[in-house]
Amino acid sequence: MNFQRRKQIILEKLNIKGEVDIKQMAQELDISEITIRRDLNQLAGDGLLYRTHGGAMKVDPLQVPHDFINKAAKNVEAKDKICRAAANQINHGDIIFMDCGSTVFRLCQFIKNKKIKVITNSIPVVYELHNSLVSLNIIGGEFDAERQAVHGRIANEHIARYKASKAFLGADGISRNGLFANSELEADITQAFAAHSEKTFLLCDDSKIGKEGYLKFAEFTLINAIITNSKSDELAYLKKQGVEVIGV
Amino acid sequence: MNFQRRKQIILEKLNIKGEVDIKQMAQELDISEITIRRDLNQLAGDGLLYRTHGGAMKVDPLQVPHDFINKAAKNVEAKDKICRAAANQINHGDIIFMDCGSTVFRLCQFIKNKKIKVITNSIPVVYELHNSLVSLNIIGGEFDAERQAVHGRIANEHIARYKASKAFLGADGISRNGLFANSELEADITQAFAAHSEKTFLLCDDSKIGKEGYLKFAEFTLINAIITNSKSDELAYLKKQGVEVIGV
DNA sequence: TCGATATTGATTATTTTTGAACAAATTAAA
DNA sequence: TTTAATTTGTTCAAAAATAATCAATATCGA
Repeated sequence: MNFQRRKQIILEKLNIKGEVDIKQMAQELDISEITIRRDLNQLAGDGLLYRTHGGAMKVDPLQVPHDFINKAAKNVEAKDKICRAAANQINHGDIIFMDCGSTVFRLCQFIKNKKIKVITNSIPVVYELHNSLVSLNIIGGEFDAERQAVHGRIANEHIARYKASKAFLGADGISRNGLFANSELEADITQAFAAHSEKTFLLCDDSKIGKEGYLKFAEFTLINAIITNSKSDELAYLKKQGVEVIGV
Repeated sequence: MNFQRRKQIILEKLNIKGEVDIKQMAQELDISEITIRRDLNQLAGDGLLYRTHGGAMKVDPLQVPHDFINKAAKNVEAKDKICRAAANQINHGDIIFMDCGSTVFRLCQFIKNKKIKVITNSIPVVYELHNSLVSLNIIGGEFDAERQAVHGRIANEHIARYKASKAFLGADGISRNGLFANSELEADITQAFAAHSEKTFLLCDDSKIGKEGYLKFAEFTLINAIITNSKSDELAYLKKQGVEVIGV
């Protein structure tokens, strides 16, 4: 049993189980513990794994930034229901826009096995989908650390080069008076996404329906459908005005 | 039993079993161990197998060629020295291009505290710098999972919108005959970077100097400076031709 | 046939790999 | 916090594999 073979076995096991134990590994391969330890140290030096006391852990080069996960973690059950419904709207071969909202981010887990093309300005979405079946197109431009996403004029022009079949977007609020955003950057890119997709879905939980925020940037007719867990009366109005409402 | 015949047998066995053992092989073919060893070394030199202690393993064409982590981890000490020297070339307020090479990636750790703007097509670079003092500009376009980076026409056009003060790039090889790349995608984007920066630095360890790879994509005059740990004679020639050589 | 070249094998020195022993460092438990 | 157990790094030694050198054999072209 040479080093290369052991290296293969170790990395394979790491990939499957996420971690390995020196004692256990030594027994399995019928080889001394110190040899395994040396192997792990070498692999760790090569950046192929993280060394721990008594073993090693898998290294994932592209981990989702923690601050983003935390934000996305609010209202999880509602958001997951919404995203599952959104995923149902996506078909094989679709080209979809995804923006940098926390709800939209959670959509990733439901579309990893779909053969579609995703065009996005959200780096966490890129991380989440970067080794999935999804083909990715990244929107270029200035990176906004706060939103973990790309915004600005260049980004808008990038979007304008494409035509997507569907767009899945977030917003800070929606009411009969229009769509609301927290910043001009988000407003601009949302408009660009909507303008260049055939059908625009707004993903928002009940806290956003009827809410009117800092900046009104468009009429509610900008979007074609709302996917939400809300039962608000405002929805009935929007529905009457021609907006498709998909409840979850 | 001549070499050709043994080569056939060895490669066939590798294909079936995945690995061969010198002792075992010598016995089977009734031939001395050193001959088998010589055979394996020659085949390894041709890239037909991986040499191990006491034998050889099959090369997996799907693995390795661009596996980012694997590459980034090779020759770490040399690369870190090169990157430290590269970081010394960067001043407050600079606007720099960084490509998706494994050496360039290691530059990140040395520039996190600099107030500069980085324009890059490499997602690992984005991840590494996303909460640092560095202001990021992400190059848009189709994401290539193998290289963890964005390439293609759209990316090139994106680059053309900017003018950087310095570009830090990698290459698969450089010699008096020109610059060499592993793929057209990499070649194109390297040229775009170089064309739109005032000064272009090539970061490469000694394994790349004098090497001529798969695709020649430009004359060596495309770059202005080389940062390397190599002492090769080829460097003296490049220096005489006007390329700045920064040794580490 | 002869000589030049390439291939193979034997021998020896060097390097690499592996394991054992023990002190130092780290983690877990009291 | 102190103590006990575990893990780790270091040093050394044995075994295995390798490279280097040289001699023997085979192959090829003239």
